[in-house]
Amino acid sequence: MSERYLCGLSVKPVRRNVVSTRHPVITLENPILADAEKLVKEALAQHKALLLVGNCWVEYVGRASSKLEAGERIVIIKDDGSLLVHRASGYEPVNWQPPGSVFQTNMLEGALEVRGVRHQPREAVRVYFDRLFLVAALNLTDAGEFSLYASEEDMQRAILAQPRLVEDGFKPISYEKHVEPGFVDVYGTDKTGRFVVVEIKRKTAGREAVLQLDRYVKAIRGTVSREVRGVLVAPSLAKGVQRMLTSLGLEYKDVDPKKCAEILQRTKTKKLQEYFS
Amino acid sequence: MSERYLCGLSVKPVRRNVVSTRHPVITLENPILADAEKLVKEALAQHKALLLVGNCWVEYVGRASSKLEAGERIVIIKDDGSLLVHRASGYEPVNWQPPGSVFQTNMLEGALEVRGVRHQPREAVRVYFDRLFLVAALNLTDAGEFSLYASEEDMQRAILAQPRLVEDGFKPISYEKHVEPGFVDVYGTDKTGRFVVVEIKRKTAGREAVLQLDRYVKAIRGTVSREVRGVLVAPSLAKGVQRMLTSLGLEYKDVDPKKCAEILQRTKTKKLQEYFS
DNA sequence: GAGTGGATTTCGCAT
DNA sequence: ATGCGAAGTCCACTC
Repeated sequence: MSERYLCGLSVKPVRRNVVSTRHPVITLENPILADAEKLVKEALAQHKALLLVGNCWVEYVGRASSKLEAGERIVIIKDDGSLLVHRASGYEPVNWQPPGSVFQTNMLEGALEVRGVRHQPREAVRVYFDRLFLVAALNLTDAGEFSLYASEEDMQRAILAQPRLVEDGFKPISYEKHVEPGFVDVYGTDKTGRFVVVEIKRKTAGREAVLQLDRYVKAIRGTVSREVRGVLVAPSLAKGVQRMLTSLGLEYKDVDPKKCAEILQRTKTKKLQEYFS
Repeated sequence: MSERYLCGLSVKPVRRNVVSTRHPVITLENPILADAEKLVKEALAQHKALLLVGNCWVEYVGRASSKLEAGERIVIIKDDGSLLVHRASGYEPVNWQPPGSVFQTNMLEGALEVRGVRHQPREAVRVYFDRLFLVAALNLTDAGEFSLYASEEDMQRAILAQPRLVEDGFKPISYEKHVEPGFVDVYGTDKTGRFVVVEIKRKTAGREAVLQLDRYVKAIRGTVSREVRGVLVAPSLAKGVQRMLTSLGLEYKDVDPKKCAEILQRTKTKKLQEYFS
């Protein structure tokens, strides 16, 4: 560790945009609380992200209330005003504050308090550190695009691009059709002119998916004179769901979300609305 | 702490948490990739937690697939085999791997690859770093207990699930009943058929809770011919509030939010409206 | 091990 | 703002 960062204040401005010389990270190792607070205050003022590793306890009051006894954890405060308290184990943060929170620090007797507050709903989290192992102020540049494939929307788009995924002769009329209980994923007609309600699930479809489909079919039957079929599209069915479908007069079509993602790569990908413009 | 005996041997307890001498964090600032890999490998082998800050890109294949273009991010690998990739903004990780994943590293041409794999379901994430600003191996001690206290809505649900929390024979009619000054938390009848207005407070009830309840009771008395009682439900009363209640002809029932939380855990939790469908 | 429902869910999109 | 549904949801609990 280099000494010049110890106070976190006397840092020479760094030449930017030169990758090899950028130093977007200012760190303090095992700082005394007062030094830590300086760097934290500075980072908060500059809307930098912050990384704090140390012994802390946490109180939260808002939608619920919680108390976390002392322990060594990782705390992240991001530049959008979100806060995460992570323990050494577990995917989820044990405490957090959503984006848009406002933070301030306080030096107490033997502890550094970091408080985050947001309104709508009103909620506040207080983190108290009595020992810090690592404090880092981060100036992160991140314009990288994130793309996700094989989501439910991909399946929906694939079905619009290639309707025979549902069945031969299927012709989509609309997507996200609004009916009383909610929105029909895909709505169309079969080769004999009957209406078809398609409910899509990207993973094993359970009882709930069937009930949803059933509600849509029944709702539409009440508004049209033609026959209405219901087709559940999913990669697999939970146990007992096939029987449920049969007894309700509904159908199932096996469709793999990954295959849908491939179809979208081959056929030029469109936005949903472009299929009906 | 007393001495403990293991296999007939006397084992002196080790003094832990001697704050001034513990150094649970090993950090590298702006390391070359090879040095970073060494520390990462070491930390993974020892099941320490890891903190990596640097420029990276990410690929995920599993339940879905995703690609994240290059950018500067925070990566956490925890001792239970979970991984988080956090951008500078946002509550959620942009990429992650659930607990139980197995990690390994690879030095590629100009990049350090960290790969995490888990089975059931099979999924893998690959993070490639070409520049690291900070690497920290963490040996965190965290035995702190986390407790979540019930929200007011939890108490409301608990009362609907178990009306005798208010009193024997209490029968809820509605919740959030709209009356002139606002919404009655729970509204019902007692065993003799009188109406009961219940006002819930999650913590010590003060003057304003009583005034609120009083307004509701008076408002409803003006609209019904039956007798109307008012019951304040809370874990405790502020000073002088009992006298205030008495003088207004209102009642108090002590209810512990924690007990409500337990009830909701035992009886299957429902949404509020499901108690009246 | 799968199914079910809740979450301080978060997030995005529509009204 | 509000409301609804998806999510690589995660998580705990039940069967």
